[in-house]
Amino acid sequence: MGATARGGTRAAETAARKQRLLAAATELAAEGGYDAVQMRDVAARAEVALGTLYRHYASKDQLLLAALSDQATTLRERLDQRPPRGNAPAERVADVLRRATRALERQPRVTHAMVTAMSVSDDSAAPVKLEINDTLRAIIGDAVDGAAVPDLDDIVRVLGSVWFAELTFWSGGLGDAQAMADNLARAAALLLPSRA
Amino acid sequence: MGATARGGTRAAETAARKQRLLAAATELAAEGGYDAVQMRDVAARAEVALGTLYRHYASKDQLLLAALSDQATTLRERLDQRPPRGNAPAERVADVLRRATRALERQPRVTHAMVTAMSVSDDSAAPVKLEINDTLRAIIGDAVDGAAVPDLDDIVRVLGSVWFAELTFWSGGLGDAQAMADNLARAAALLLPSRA
DNA sequence: GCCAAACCTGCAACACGTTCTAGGTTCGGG
DNA sequence: CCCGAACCTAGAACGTGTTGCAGGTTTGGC
Repeated sequence: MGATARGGTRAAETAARKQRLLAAATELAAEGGYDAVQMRDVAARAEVALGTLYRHYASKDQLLLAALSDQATTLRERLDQRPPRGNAPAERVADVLRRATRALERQPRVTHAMVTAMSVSDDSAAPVKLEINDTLRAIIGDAVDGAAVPDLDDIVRVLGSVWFAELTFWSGGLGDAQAMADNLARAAALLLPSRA
Repeated sequence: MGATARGGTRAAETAARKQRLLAAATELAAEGGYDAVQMRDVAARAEVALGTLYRHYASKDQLLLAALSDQATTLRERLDQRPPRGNAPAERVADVLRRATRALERQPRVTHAMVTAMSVSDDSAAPVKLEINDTLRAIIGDAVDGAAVPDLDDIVRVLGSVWFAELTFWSGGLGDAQAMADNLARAAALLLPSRA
């Protein structure tokens, strides 16, 4: 019996197991990035059999994407609570991207693991990826808020692409966090009005 | 002895072997995408020992990136020969991106394999990746040509990011080629003057 | 109560990237 | 002519993601 999984009902135990699996994956990622997240280790740390891990998450990448999806939602909630600074849309978006990026920099190995999982091309992971994408775009959308800009959707989409590309480059070892932040800010300035 | 490698000098044979390795990788990619490029098969098809493959290319991803680098250079040369249509910079860039994208769509599995390799986070692959990036940006830069636009570098960088992100999404199964082309065209329209 | 379905465990087995070993051949410099 | 360096081959071996198997336990419907 899992010593930790003492929720009353069976269903609650199952949910707790999934939580522990996500936590274990995140911990291992924090310690050594993508490669350190080894399925046998995740299962062991969560005190769960390997087969059970695979019953809940179809692959290593889907496990990491589930963790990322959680984190993205949390990030969005936290950002929503403290509205972005700045009057002009460009400033607000730059502020949000800066804060989000700082949060990611704080855990570079975790970010590395999750960005890697995000870049993997696995068709069966498409739904989770779409969900993550929506969350990230929503974060940007919240910052722009009702700015009176035509083509708003296109702009948000472009900013999302730039964010994704910069994260990929950064976690792939091309360029440092500073460059990433600068490029993001410049992209926002380019696309959005700088004056309220 | 390799039946195919009949260049006179030893050095020429070695170069021929590298060529065959790249060709074999590309062929296998064309047949089944990233997963079908298996190192044992690449070596066998190029009539080369597995160890030799690894002597020349440090990993599967670096092999694919070398092939991609070749292709990108070829693509740039071909695009340079037929200058883009359109008077306004936005039109010309959209035209170039459309043509480049069509070339990639024609070999979706190859593109899939190479985009996957490009997204892999392997620090030792950074140099090749940078080179590829430069080539892609140069392709865009050629199309903009001397357009009188401030922030030209930033714009080209953003367009490169959007291109990369769209390719990643497409080859990851999120969205079709049409959506990719549309998004690219809209990004170009957003960032560049639409009138000469 | 009883059964099928759902879920768990522990463990063996497989596939493919990567590394290593033990030799062979070719080339350029003394 | 001979040596060491560079390069090649065939093949074994290892690590890690993934799958499969042979049981056990829990749950929900009858």
